[in-house]
Amino acid sequence: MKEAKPRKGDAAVSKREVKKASKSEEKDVKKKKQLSVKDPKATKRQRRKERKAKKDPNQPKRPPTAFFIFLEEFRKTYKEQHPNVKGVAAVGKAGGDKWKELSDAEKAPYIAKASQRKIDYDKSMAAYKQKQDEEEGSAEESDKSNLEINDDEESEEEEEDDDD
DNA sequence: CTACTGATTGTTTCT
DNA sequence: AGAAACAATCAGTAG
Repeated sequence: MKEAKPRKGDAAVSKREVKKASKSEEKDVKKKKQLSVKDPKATKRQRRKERKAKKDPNQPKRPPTAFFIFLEEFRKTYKEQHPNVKGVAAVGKAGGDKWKELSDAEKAPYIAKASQRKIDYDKSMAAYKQKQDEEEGSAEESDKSNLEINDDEESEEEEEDDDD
């Protein structure tokens, strides 16, 4: 699908514009505690493409949650037991099911790691934000146009695009 | 070739 | 306060 490759001539990358049709999907959410947005089969979560269009390569991605950390390990084990499995969904389901079985004590180490990961993320975010402030401040200092702030920091790889 | 899709739950962030 | 978005993964799929 990808309507346009955000590689060289990407302007806004409006590939699939997140469909916000989920607003009225969960009408009876109150009943299901965690089943709030789990039904968007029609919309799914096809909105991640925007992040590629993100012009900030330094923006730290979200730290993996306890579940994800557990999944990382679980995936490895799962693949060993099911080397034939090729879909991510299988592991996802299996992992989710197993996760529910874990007790708080067992999840504790994962949560602890997640917390640590979040701290790191916090630092990265702080640095990232700080950098933005610097750019903003510097740009503002100039009495020229305030727009043109982004120019990148270290080296914005100019993806020349492979012309095969 | 390149980006999206599926499936899981938890954190994040906006409103 | 709650809902939508997004985090990794891997092979398949579509354009």
